[in-house]
Amino acid sequence: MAKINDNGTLREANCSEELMAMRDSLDVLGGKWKLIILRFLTNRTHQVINFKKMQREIDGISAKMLSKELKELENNLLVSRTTQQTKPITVVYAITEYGKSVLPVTETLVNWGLHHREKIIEAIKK
Amino acid sequence: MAKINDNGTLREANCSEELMAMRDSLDVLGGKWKLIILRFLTNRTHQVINFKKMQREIDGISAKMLSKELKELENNLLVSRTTQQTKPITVVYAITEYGKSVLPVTETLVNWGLHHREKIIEAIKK
DNA sequence: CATAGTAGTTTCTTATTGGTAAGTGGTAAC
DNA sequence: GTTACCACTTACCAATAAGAAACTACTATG
Repeated sequence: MAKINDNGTLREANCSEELMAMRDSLDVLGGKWKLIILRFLTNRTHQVINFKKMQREIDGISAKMLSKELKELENNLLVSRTTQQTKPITVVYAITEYGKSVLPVTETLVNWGLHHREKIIEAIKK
Repeated sequence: MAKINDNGTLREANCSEELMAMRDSLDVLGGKWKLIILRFLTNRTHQVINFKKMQREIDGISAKMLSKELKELENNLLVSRTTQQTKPITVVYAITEYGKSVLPVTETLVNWGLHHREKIIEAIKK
């Protein structure tokens, strides 16, 4: 009882494409910190965020990881990096317009996480 | 220019909760295969899916990984496992009702992946 | 001239992930 | 009685991810 697409092909024929698209997403956004960093920067678009500030406010991240993840996000045009010639040199990180396109992903993950926590608490009560 | 919540607290005060919720999600759904498996099973709710079928149709997954990931998904009540006393024993895997709550997550990831691929192709053309 | 702050990098080490390949135990066909 | 299929499991190994701590280089303050 396979569903049929508009063009007459079986829906299954497209499933691998869906899975491939998801793998593409996970290649770029996967790992322990990338989505956390993107969400953090999305929440702070109205603030000036530099390296130390992120390291202090994202719980548990090390300088090495932050540096590495920011580089990769920058390479994928999701985050911008701007060096400012201030007295002690500062570097401002911000989410790009393209980076904002990831918002629906972090949004669903935040919602699911909250939902899941409730489910767990409920399960413990019983 | 921090935004103010209904209760008068700064929006930032809630950000770490958001990040924690996301971490909860990533703990349960993170890794190379879990979301792929959930998406696969969501796409095949109308079919009977057993172990070998999944291994054949999810490109690149090994028996070890599939076994391990299915166990973890089962422990989190996202996937059901039903042994059938057929001639050669078969085991049917299916997504649970709770597992279906992950659909918005995989949906946004599929969409973003397709979007991203277009962006990459566009970038290469130029 | 010691301390502290910015922005990382480097080194070393451990933990986790993931892959290959072989093995187990059962049924059934040829 | 050998091959094949199902559903895994186990052992072994390599690669990657991740963390801790120290270090570089520069500026500024006391």
